[in-house]
Amino acid sequence: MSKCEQCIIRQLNSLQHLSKEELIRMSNCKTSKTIKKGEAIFEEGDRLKGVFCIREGVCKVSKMSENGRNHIIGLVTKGDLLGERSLISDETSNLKAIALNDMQVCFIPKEEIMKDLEKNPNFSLSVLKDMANNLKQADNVIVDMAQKTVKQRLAETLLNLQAKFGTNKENVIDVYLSREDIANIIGTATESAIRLLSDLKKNKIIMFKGKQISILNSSELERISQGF
Amino acid sequence: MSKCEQCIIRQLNSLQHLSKEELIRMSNCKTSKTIKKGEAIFEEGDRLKGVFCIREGVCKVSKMSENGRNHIIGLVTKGDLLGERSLISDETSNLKAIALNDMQVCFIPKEEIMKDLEKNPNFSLSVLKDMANNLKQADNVIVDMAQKTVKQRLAETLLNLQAKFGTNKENVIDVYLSREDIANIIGTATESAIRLLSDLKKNKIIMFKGKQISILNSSELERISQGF
DNA sequence: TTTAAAACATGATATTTGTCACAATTTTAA
DNA sequence: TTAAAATTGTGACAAATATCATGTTTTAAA
Repeated sequence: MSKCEQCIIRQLNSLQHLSKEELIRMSNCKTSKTIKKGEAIFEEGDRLKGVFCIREGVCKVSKMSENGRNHIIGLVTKGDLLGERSLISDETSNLKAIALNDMQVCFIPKEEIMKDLEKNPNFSLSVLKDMANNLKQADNVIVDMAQKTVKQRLAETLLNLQAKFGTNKENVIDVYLSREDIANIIGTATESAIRLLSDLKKNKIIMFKGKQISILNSSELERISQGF
Repeated sequence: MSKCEQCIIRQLNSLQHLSKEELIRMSNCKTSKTIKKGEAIFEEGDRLKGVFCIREGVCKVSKMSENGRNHIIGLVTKGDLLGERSLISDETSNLKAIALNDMQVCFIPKEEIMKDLEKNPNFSLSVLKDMANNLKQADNVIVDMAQKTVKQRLAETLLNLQAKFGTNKENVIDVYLSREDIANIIGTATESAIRLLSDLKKNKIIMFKGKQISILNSSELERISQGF
């Protein structure tokens, strides 16, 4: 099993602020897991016993609405931590995490993380900063959901996906989502998402073949997301 | 000027975890401010030099959308802290705070708070828990905004207002908001909010005279918010 | 490879919501 | 106190979006 103190993934998140000794201790109590495409890392209502550090793959983090539809709150990928919040607030998870492709994750037990949070102010301040940023981000999403049209949100989501996941050499956005998943990110009916994607294609603003989506005209997409 | 170590407001937020010495130090560097109805505590883009502890009054915390409309993210009232997030992430504020009535707030300089965050793990863990809760709450709002109809959101907002502010002896919800503010909380046009409020009144689910709103049938309101 | 299931797509239609116009009422300030 | 401004309220209509029905294509499993 690989060692935390040598792991490069750690450089991508708050764990980079841990000392060498703390990392060695962590390495000794962590476990590695493989999660297959479609499987859950955890479900709504689960009591998490630790946090997950994503080494490989992507998962969708979602929540059931009172209307019985699923809403995707975020996509979590290499280098991200998953589950800190339920751990810190000491409640069962309000979210569900499903792998979009095969994943490699490390599991770090709760006690280990909590010990570090209490003993290492650099670490806890980093987690705090992270949460402050997430909260700011969440505010933006709330305003977008409340004020933007479905078309605007779709345009913005496509830009966000490209910014987060980048593109391959054929200019295809490096994450494959079903139309339903896209609809569940922007909060609309699958049919509406499909229709609007087709519109964008017809107007040569994007191109797609199945789940492979490319942005052809990002400045126009930007304009659309701002309501023009 | 009153002393932090004797202040009962502090018991309502994370400041309760500070030691007596920390509170005395804080008391010596804090300043008290009066903010009149309609005035801003801070604006979007301001660089905050500290946090505000609300002693009296209510303010709305809002953000401009790209569409040019204002969206109210939250209402902040007695006992709440305001501004910790911008402080922690060390960025200019993404939010604006406007007093809904005359307010009394204490201002605690940034250096003081940051010192306590680094030195007192109990305090920083409490702030962390607070943020984790806010983030969970934000997730719920995102899903509501994305999936619920305007009518559902209005019903839920009325219930939330009553839960947060309570009622006076005449059963009137103890916060006065304009129709426009209500519309800006649920993310709809003012006219739509007015129409739906009138509907609820016609069906004897609520009652109102101007800004004084009473809930007559909260179980029905609950049903509506859940989509029936 | 064949077949069933899932995902994608599109049309028709109903519902929700926004926009504009304007009137009535309330609040604010001179 | 009175005039101006802001807020509240309502109707008519347009635009956005959801829903339902149905067909096609793609994917996965036997």
